[in-house]
Amino acid sequence: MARRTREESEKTRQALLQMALEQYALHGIHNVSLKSIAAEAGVTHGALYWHFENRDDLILALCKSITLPFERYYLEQLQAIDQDALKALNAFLIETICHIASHQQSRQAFSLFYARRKELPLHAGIQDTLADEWDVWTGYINRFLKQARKQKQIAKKTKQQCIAEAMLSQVFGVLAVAEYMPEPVVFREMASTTIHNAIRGLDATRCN
Amino acid sequence: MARRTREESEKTRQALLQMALEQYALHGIHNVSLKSIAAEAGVTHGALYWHFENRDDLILALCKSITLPFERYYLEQLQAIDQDALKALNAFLIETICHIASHQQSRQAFSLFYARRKELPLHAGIQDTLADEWDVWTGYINRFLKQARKQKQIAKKTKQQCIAEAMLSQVFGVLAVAEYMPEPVVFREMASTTIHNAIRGLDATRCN
Amino acid sequence: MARRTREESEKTRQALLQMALEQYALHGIHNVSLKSIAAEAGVTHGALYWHFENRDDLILALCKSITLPFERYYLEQLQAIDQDALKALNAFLIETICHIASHQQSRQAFSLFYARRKELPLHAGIQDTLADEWDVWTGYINRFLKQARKQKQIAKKTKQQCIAEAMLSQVFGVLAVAEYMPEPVVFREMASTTIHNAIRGLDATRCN
Amino acid sequence: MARRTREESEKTRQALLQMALEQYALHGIHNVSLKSIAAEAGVTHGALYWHFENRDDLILALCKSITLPFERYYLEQLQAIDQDALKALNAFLIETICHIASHQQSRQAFSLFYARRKELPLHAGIQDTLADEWDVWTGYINRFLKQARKQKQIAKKTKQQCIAEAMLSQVFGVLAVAEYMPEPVVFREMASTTIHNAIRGLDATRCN
DNA sequence: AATGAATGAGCATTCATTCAT
DNA sequence: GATGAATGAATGCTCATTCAT
Repeated sequence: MARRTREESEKTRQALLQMALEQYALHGIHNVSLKSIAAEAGVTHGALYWHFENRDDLILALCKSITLPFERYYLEQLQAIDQDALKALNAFLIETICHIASHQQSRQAFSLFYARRKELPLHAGIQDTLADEWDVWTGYINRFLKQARKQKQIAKKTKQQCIAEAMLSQVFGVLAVAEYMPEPVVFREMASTTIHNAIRGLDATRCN
Repeated sequence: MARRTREESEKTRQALLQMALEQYALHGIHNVSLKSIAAEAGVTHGALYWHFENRDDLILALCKSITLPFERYYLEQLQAIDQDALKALNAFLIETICHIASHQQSRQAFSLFYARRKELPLHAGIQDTLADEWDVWTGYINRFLKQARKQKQIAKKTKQQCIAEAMLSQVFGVLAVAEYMPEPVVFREMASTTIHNAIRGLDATRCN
Repeated sequence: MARRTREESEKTRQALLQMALEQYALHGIHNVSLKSIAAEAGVTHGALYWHFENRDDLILALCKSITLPFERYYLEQLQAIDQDALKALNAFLIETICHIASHQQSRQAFSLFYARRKELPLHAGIQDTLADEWDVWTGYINRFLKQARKQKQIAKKTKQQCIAEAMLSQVFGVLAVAEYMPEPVVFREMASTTIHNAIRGLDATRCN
Repeated sequence: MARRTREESEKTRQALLQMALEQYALHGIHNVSLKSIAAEAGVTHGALYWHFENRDDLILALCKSITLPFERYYLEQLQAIDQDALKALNAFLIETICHIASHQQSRQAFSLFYARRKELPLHAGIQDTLADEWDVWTGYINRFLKQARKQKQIAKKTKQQCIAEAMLSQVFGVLAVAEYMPEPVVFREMASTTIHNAIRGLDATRCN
């Protein structure tokens, strides 16, 4: 049809990304056709191929266009780190989890890129992008742990990287469980319990 | 040509299940055709339909034929429970995790039924079977927690079911992370660290 | 299993034929598998191949084992033919129609071999058998018409064979319509009306 | 390669419908694959799925795209109805039959939708469409019968609807028989004989 | 920028048939 | 006489991708 303006074109692109995220997160990549994504976005099947080279390219674009709010809460807790590093870490993780759980787009992103991670194409760009994010996030946690060690909240011999990965895997574990129980009130409690407990576990390394 | 005796038939069935598990765990259900499963098992495509009604039925059979070794290590730690419930729980979880991580079939089962859980068909039988197992396993953990409460290792007000689910989700979280790092030596350490830490966290509830 | 007696074997054969007729008449040949026929007959799929060479052979056997009751009512009306040939023809046709419509097996035979005739395999034996029966039945009608001509009930110039075929096609037309209206009471009336009317039409050829 | 313009696309669609009708009428729905229909129409298998959702949808489209010429001859005889209703009815039916029998497309339509009616899918849309046509056609016949009653050609007590259905079933009966004898010359005579006879039968009700 | 048409490879499933036991 | 296992060809259907307009 008529040649659209640059803004309209960008709107179409965004709509496609939005619908892809929604549908993929809900039904899984293999149960959603590009045709249906385009249809939901109000354009035809072929239009999708103007914006993206192919399906992998769409997913890669999706993957790059979305950020889970780790950075935001990391920055928020940076100033608190000097008083009590473990407390700050605790707050950082819980706030991040609760944000993800209560915002639709983050939830969908988690669903697609983490709960359904194995469904993703083996496309190098996608896998690398995800791996990079993982590194950034464990980096944040490591920053807290380092300070905690300085503050003698945790034992010296603690293997930081290992702990950091374990903490992060717990974050995703809690979110995964959350997908099966929709009531968000109860959820915050559960997240708190889990993370608190893990932090308490760290804190207790002192004594041992 | 037709397999003649009952044993040969059973062998075919087992081979089909085995290959299905292997391929599905590795590439995902949607990237493996029944034809290729049958071919790997050394029979034609149609033979599969003698043994299973359809793909869902194959997956259901798979799901029922496989057990992660929770029960085994639960029974093993039952006698230790009276001395130190938390220590027994610790051993129970770590042993189970390490067993799963180091035995191919269990690893594959975990991969398919937990890491790839969202890819599974929405078939009621399959989902119910998995839900039942989850209940049994949290049941085991609850048994340890109850005893720990009696032994005053953990606070009275502790929400047991909630903790049990959190523990279990950590088990799967650790295994999920393990899938991305194949060296089993490092792995045992990481599993220990994570679970130890969680248990220590529980233990520390006393003081609060 | 154990070698059965000749009677038992014959029973199996009859059961297979019976079930094939039932299922085929109800759902059509292409919507019923040999496996399901065997299952309904209480034997396995393979047993069918002991009694019949293949599917066409089963259908041929079916076709030969079944007779619509034309001959019976033909013989019944033979003595009445000399008094009033058209009246006898009338009775012959109506009785036959009503018999078929009210006896399950005949109904099924009609359904399969006439209403679904085009679904039958192009197997020569089957088509010939059906063609032979058609000839016999028009032969019966012709016998009545010949006598009617002698009795001057119908015009001399009447093309007998042509009329005979038309009468027979009406018989099947009425039965076909009957398949869409299950109440047998109303049906007899409709059959009477149609056939009566046709006979009256013949009778009226005198006047023209 | 893709057909470009709207007209070319419409041509493809028509070709598909045409081939489907031809093949289905000749060999039956269950003996013709969508692949072969597409091949005969000069496109690939998948193109068919652009134009029709699935096989049932194709058959529905076929069913709706085709009209047996009842209406045409009904309108043609409407003016003659006031002189002699039964004569007009006679002409209406014979002309319609002969038209169907001598035009390939109508013959095929009859073959598929009436002689092979039981093979059709149980799809509601298809069955309803056919039922509606049946009602329209008996409606036409009823119109003639009503006038015939007024003109005292047939007895008052005559059950019109019942007669109308019987007449129509005779039309289809004659056409069915015609399928087994391809020479069209002989056929017109047979059709005339049958319908004439039926009309004469009606006419004779006066006397009774 | 986007549409509409078509391709072609792949998949789950069905089923008549075969045959060793 | 009958069973149980397996074959293999065919079928309807889905879908990512291509491309002329």
